[in-house]
Amino acid sequence: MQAYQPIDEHLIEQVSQTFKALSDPTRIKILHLLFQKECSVNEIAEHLNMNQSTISHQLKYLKQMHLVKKRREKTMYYYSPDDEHVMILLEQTIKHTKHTT
Amino acid sequence: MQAYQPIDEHLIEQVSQTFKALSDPTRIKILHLLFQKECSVNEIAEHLNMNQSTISHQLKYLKQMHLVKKRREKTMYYYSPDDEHVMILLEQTIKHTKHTT
DNA sequence: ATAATATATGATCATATGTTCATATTATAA
DNA sequence: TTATAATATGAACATATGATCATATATTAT
Repeated sequence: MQAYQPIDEHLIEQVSQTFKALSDPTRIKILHLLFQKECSVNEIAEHLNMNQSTISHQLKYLKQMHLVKKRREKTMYYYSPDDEHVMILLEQTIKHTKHTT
Repeated sequence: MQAYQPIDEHLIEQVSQTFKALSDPTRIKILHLLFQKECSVNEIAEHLNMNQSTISHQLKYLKQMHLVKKRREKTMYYYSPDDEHVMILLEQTIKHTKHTT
């Protein structure tokens, strides 16, 4: 008889949410871009060649997850990463995947 | 004018698939359990108090992603982790989340 | 051979997710 | 104050996802 670590449902839920945030190609592209350079919404949309609306929706999602933050400058909002651990997780995985396949 | 790293669609797709595998509570529980101990399908189902069918489906998913492997013993299949990097990613994030919130 | 046990699989269904369109909001510039 | 620019938002839609049910498959024991 072995004692397993009991499952903390709330913890598992949080962990899954973190990974879910990183499970979409658009969000990965956004985060990876912001990792390189703070960007406005339009800059992101142009760089990724995607709808401004799509980017806004995903930024809202990332903001609610506290993965990005924004600052205003004139009429623009500049977004940047706001969770170091998650960014490390992402960049680490990109690097590892690149050197594996 | 800054030169950004060009986006490798295929790479991003692979990375997102890895995170997607880790974005579901049931799969996290399965992997976390297998991290502690090699288990048969029924052992997993009983431990997690879930349907055998549900577990089988998720194990198939994880197997196709090369995140778990199985070995036969009599009528049973024993599953265990098969991707060290992904397991490190998971355990690291569980640990970090635990100590953060 | 047959029954029992363990696992796999296909279909179905409800819900979640991501994108787009149209439009609202907000701040600056003229 | 009005026009413009940048961003946010809500509704709608198509697709993806995860669980369940019923049943198939495969191996062992009798």
